Formats: sequence, structure tokens, C-alpha cells
Amino acid sequence: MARTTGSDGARTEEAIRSAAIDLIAAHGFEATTLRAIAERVGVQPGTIYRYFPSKGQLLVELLVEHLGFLLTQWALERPATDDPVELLRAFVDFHIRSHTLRRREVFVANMELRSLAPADRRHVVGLRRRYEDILTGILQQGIELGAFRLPDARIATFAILAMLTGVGTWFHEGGRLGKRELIDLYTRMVMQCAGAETVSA
Amino acid sequence: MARTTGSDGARTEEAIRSAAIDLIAAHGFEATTLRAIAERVGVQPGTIYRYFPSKGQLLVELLVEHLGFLLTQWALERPATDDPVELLRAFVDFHIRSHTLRRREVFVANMELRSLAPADRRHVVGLRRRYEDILTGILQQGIELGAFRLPDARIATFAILAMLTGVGTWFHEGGRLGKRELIDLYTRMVMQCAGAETVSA
Amino acid sequence: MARTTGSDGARTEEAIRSAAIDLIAAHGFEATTLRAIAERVGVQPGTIYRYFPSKGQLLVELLVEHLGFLLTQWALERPATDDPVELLRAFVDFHIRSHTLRRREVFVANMELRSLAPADRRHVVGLRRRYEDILTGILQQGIELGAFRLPDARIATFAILAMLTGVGTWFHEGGRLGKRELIDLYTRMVMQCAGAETVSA
Amino acid sequence: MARTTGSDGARTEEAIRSAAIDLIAAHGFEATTLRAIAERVGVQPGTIYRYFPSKGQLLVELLVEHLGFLLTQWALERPATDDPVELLRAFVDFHIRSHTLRRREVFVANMELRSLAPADRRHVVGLRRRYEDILTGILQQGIELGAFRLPDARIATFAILAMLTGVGTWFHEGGRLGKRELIDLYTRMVMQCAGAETVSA
DNA sequence: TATGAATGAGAATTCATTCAT
DNA sequence: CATGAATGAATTCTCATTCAT
Repeated sequence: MARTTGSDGARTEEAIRSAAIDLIAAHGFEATTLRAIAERVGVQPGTIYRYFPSKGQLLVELLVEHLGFLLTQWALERPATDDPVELLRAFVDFHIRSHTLRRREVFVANMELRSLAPADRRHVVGLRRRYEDILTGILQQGIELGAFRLPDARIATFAILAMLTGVGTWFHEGGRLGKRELIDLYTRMVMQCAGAETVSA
Repeated sequence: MARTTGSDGARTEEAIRSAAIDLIAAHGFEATTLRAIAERVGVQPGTIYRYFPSKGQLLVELLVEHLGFLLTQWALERPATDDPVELLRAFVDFHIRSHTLRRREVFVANMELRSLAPADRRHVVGLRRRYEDILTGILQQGIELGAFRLPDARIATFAILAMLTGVGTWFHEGGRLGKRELIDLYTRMVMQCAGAETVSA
Repeated sequence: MARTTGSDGARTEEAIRSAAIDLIAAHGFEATTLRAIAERVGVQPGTIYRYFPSKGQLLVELLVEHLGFLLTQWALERPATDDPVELLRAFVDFHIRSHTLRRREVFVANMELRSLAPADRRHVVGLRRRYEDILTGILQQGIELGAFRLPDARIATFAILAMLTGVGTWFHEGGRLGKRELIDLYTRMVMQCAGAETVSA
Repeated sequence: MARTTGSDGARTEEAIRSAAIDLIAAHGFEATTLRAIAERVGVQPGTIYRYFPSKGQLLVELLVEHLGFLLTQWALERPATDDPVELLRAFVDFHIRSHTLRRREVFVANMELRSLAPADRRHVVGLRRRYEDILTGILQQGIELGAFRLPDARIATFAILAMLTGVGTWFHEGGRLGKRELIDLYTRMVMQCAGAETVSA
């Protein structure tokens, strides 16, 4: 059969993206074959080339889309305040929410940078850098205002992001811990870590 | 030519291990070919099979060896004290030292679990679990003795290990930060994170 | 180049089957490489995998197809009579005709059972058994009716089939003996062997 | 350990021959590896080269030795008589005995001619031809003396040898049939087949 | 006499990719 | 928009063979 009635390009492209993220998150980029993606979508491998020029470019688009989403979404959600404590709390909340909601994308974005061609890697790393800078900015301001006791905002950024992102490796919706509690727990640990004066949890 | 004078098995095996760790850390297990490993060692690909029965088993042996090393070494190095703060300090020191010294092994051990066959994964995950349990034990004891303020020893274990292990992704010997300072910085952040009373830094 | 104009799947599959039978009959299954088959067909080795999932499965399909052909064809050709002598004469005729016409298939079916995986071997041996049973049935009936003097129908089956099938190892169309004479010669020998009363030669 | 006390070259060579026949009979020449032979003997693969210059030559030696044995042994055992019926009876007896006793050698000799290099094949086929000629001679004489009714001594040779040799594919010591009965059965069938006047069984 | 290390060629198989239809 | 046939290069892995010791 040629094509399911009502299918169209946009739908197919989205199905490819979704299948790709799933499979790459599960098995890694190198271990994921276009055949497997195509099979999940229900098309022939050649069809993928109507939407993405190569396997590598598919990965790039996935990562760029994801990081773009994070950046855009934070810009929308970030509270209007300038209070570093408030901002840090909001960032932790945002990060964990988006990283549990889009686990697979996050996982891929963290694991598969090395699978990118150099130019693409630079591009993606640049985007990620912009996301890290959000946290660094919050911490820096907090240090300056005396709200945080931290020796180095940049290194603390790495430490806190690693901690938060690590959630994705073990947290599963429906386990003993709800998402709300998870966020509360991590908020408290991050606040302590940052040496925030007002630890209320 | 049969045998290059002076070559011997033990040396070749070690060279294969080392080349494999290097390349797998750099490009991932799936993206690493036996050809590439062999080329780096200076042998033919088939030679690897004198030492490892398959590519997969090579990975297993690398990971088991590494985790065995961590477990053994901690048993040797851990201070005689029962003081949780002292133990946590020692653990952070140990973890960062071993994880910067053996960066590549650590990286591989964290990334490539999914490349293992199920039975091998269980084995390796079991070993890793034993290592995690060391930290959980320290935190648990500290919580009970009132030395740490943490809501959950297990989750704090994940958080702290993620934070510490993340060091491997950005720290390079010879950068602006010395290893001693690095350890001090992280010790301080971990202590704050754990809510340790005596934060002296 | 993607597709040679005019090529199509069914033709390619048949060409692979034919080349495979030829080469396996000539050199044996283990000694036959997919490369060699592909070369004879005029495609790349990988192309074979569009049609057969593995080299082993290719052999299975060849054998099953051949034995299926024998079984079907005998069902079509066997004379309506119940006379064992008439049936034996027809069987010898049928067997030699099909075994000289499809020499290569027969040869492979007799030689390469050991190259099959156990489950496949059981399947193929089952089919071959059904073919043997045709002859055993004829002999059995002939013994009971007194038309044949044979001590054991089963063993006589082995003996006669070995004798008939052996033709394939030396007979070549165009030699000093025509196919008709060949069949007559063997019919006479088989009849004598079976101790048939009416030996008219 | 270098070598088992008391081991010596002759013993090793014999062990290699024996292991080779076993494995080649079981899996075919192409499917039999020198590694497997060496393992069964308990030596390293390289050791085989002290005794045989190549894998192919090993096969040649096995076949030549076997056919030489048949020729020599028949020369020793053949009855002094000139009576074709007596000689045929003795030949059937001899053939089945030697072909059940040395099943593996026979099997290999029948299956693996195609694995020989052309020159070796000619040599081995020549020896086999001499063995066939023994039977052809007996049949020819019997036809001339009127003891057998056969249209063609050469073709009858093929038919009878195929029939007799086929025994090796299904007969197993210890089955429902003893070797004595087996020989009697086949003697009777061969005599009938040859149209021998005096069928006493 | 035998080992153990290694080679190099070649095996089956997989896969991203192309393109006429 | 999508298929189905095919490519060609690469992959893991195997094996007969060599040879210093």
C-alpha cells in the first residue's frame, strides 16, 4: 500500500523525529539505524531522506530544536523578579520539569554531542552554553549580593547542572517519588549547595 | 611476519585495553571499530581476538576491571574513622582523584552501560551499585548522627555522585584550576549540599 | 546506480536461487561464498539479503522448495493403478527423470543436510522422509501381494534410492547413454533387485 | 606445558589423522578447522604443520591411506575362487564390513573429492577407479559366464556400489539390525539385482 | 617437538545512501 | 509523497598459515 489515507508530510516528519528521539535515547545514535526509525514510522528507509538530508543532520535538527525549546521556554517562564534565590528556585523547577518531561531529548543532548560533525558540535555547544549561562548569571548575581556562598559561579554551574540533569538517569514517573516531591528535594539540596541563607523547604 | 621480536602477549593485551578505553571514551563504543583499536596498537584486527572473545566482551572486561579497581582502592584508602564528615571528605577526595586520573574509564563506565548485553549489564550495574552504596552509607550515618541535614540519603547519593562525576566532562589537568583546588571547591559544595554543620573553607 | 532499468525483484531472486544451487552443487555449501553467488548474479553481496535473511536460510529455502517439488510432482504424475510393479516402474522413471533434470538440487539435498541448523534439518528430513515413504509403500504392498521378493521394505527403500540417486554422480546428458536407455537399464536392475516376477527385458 | 611425557611424533600424527577424520566426517572438510582438530588432539594449530604441509594435503593423505587400505585388504581377503557368484558374495561382505568399520573414512572419501585440488583429485579418483574395477571385473566375468543377467557391467557397478555405500548413511551399530543380518540382506538384494541364478538366502 | 604470537586475506552481514518509478 | 531495488563501503569475526623461540 502506498500511503495511509490522510497521511501527509508534516505528520511523517514529526513521526520520524519522535521515533528517532526514542531510539537514539534508548540505544545511542551510532547504534540506531535509519531502518529501525523507518520501521517504527512505517515507511521505507529512503523516505527519511525526503525530510532530512542525512542521518547526521537529523541528529543536529533534533538537538537544535530541543535546546531552542529550552531557551525559548525559560524566557517565557522565568519570573520577573531579580531575587537570585527566587530565580534559582524557579530555574531548578524549570530544569527538572523540562528534563523529566523531555527526558529522551535531554538524554540525547547530553550523550550525543560527540556524534556531531565539528561544525554542528560548535553550534549545539554554543546553544548549550547559552543555557548554562542562565544559571551562571543567577549564581553570580547571588554571590555578589551575598545571597549565595559559593567559591566559583562557573564551577558551581557545572556542579548543579550535573546534579539536576542526573535526575533523568534514574527518575521514572510513577515511582515512589512524585514529581513535586522530587523538585522539592532537589530544590532544597541545590539551595544548601549554593549556601543560600534562607533555606525554607 | 610471525612475531616482532620483543613483542609479548601481556604487553599487547595492555595496549589493546588502553587503546580501547581511549577510543571508546572519545567516540563511544558503537562508533569505535576494532580496526581503529588495532591500528592504534599496531596489530591486525584479528589479533584482538587472541585476547578478547568479542568486541562486547572487551567492553565488559574494561568496565569490570575499572569498577573493581574503584572498590578495591576505596577499601584500601578509606580512613579508619567513623566520623561521617571525615568520611565524606575522604570520599569526595577519592572520587575526584580517581575520576580525574582515570577519566576515560569513568566516562566509559557511565556512558556505555546500554551497550552491554543484559547479563553483563546486570553484573556491571551490581558493581556500580556497591560503589554507590559506600556513599549512601556515609550519608545515612551522617543523617542519623545529625551531622548532615538531608531529606533522603539515596537521592542525595545520586545528586552528589552526578555532581562529582560531572567533573570528568570539563576538567582538564593543566587548566586554570589545579587538582587540589578542584577538590577543595567540590568538597565545600558537597558539604554545603549535605548540610554539614562544620563547613570550614 | 540505484536500479538497472528492467531489473526486478522476482527475476533477481530466481537468479540468486539458480546461482546458489549451481555453486553449492559444485563446491559444497561451506565452500560457497555469498560473494561468488552475487558475482554470478551480477549484484553486490548485500543484495542477497533483500531476498534471503541469511546464507543458512537460503539453503533451507532451496531444499524445501526442491523436496516440495518432488512431492507435488509425484502426486501429479503417479499412475492411477494399484499394481505395485507398475507403480515401481513409474517411480523409477520419475525419480531418474527428476534427478537428472534437477541434478544439482538433488545433489545438494543429499549432501548438505549437515549444514542445516537442527530445526531446519528436522524439517527437511521430514520432507525427505515423506518422499522415501512413497517408495516404501510401493514395496510393502508389492511384498504383501507377492509381486516382490524382498526381506525388508524399509531397507530395500534405502538400497534402491541410493542406487537411483547415485545416477546423478556420473550421468551426464550427451554421454554414451541416452536418458531413455538409462531409465530402462535402471528399471531392469531395480525390478531384479525387488525380485519382481515379471522381468521383461 | 610443553609436551606430555611419553608423547612422540608418531602418536601425535595418528591423533591428528583420527581427529581430522572424525571432524571432517561430522562437519565436512570446509567446515572443519585446523583449530578444531588441534584442540581435539590437545596441541596448538601450528603443530599440525609439523606433520602435514597444509590442510588440503591432510585430506589427500587421509583419502589415499583409506583407499590404499581397501585395495590392499581386498587383495588379502579375496577368496581364491574364480566363481563370480562366490566373488560377488565376498565383495559385498568385504565392502559392507569395511564400510561400517571405517564409516567415517568412507563417508569422507565419498563426500570430499570436490575439496581436492585437481591433481590430487585425479590421483584419488584413480585409486577409487581401481576399487570400482574390482567389482566391474566380477560382474563382467559373471555376465560372460552366464551367472549374472545384467545389461551393462559398468553401470551395474555404479548401481551396486551406490546401494552398498549408502548403508553408511543410516546404519548404526547397535540398532535393530545386526551387522550379520545387514550383510545377508544386502547380499540377497545384490544377488537379485545381478540376476544371479542361485539365490540362496 | 611444540608453542604462542601474529598475520592477512576473506568470510557473512549491516547500513547509509541513491534513484528510477 | 513514497517505494523498492540496489549499491558499496565498512563491520565484526574466522581461519589457514608462518615463524621466532
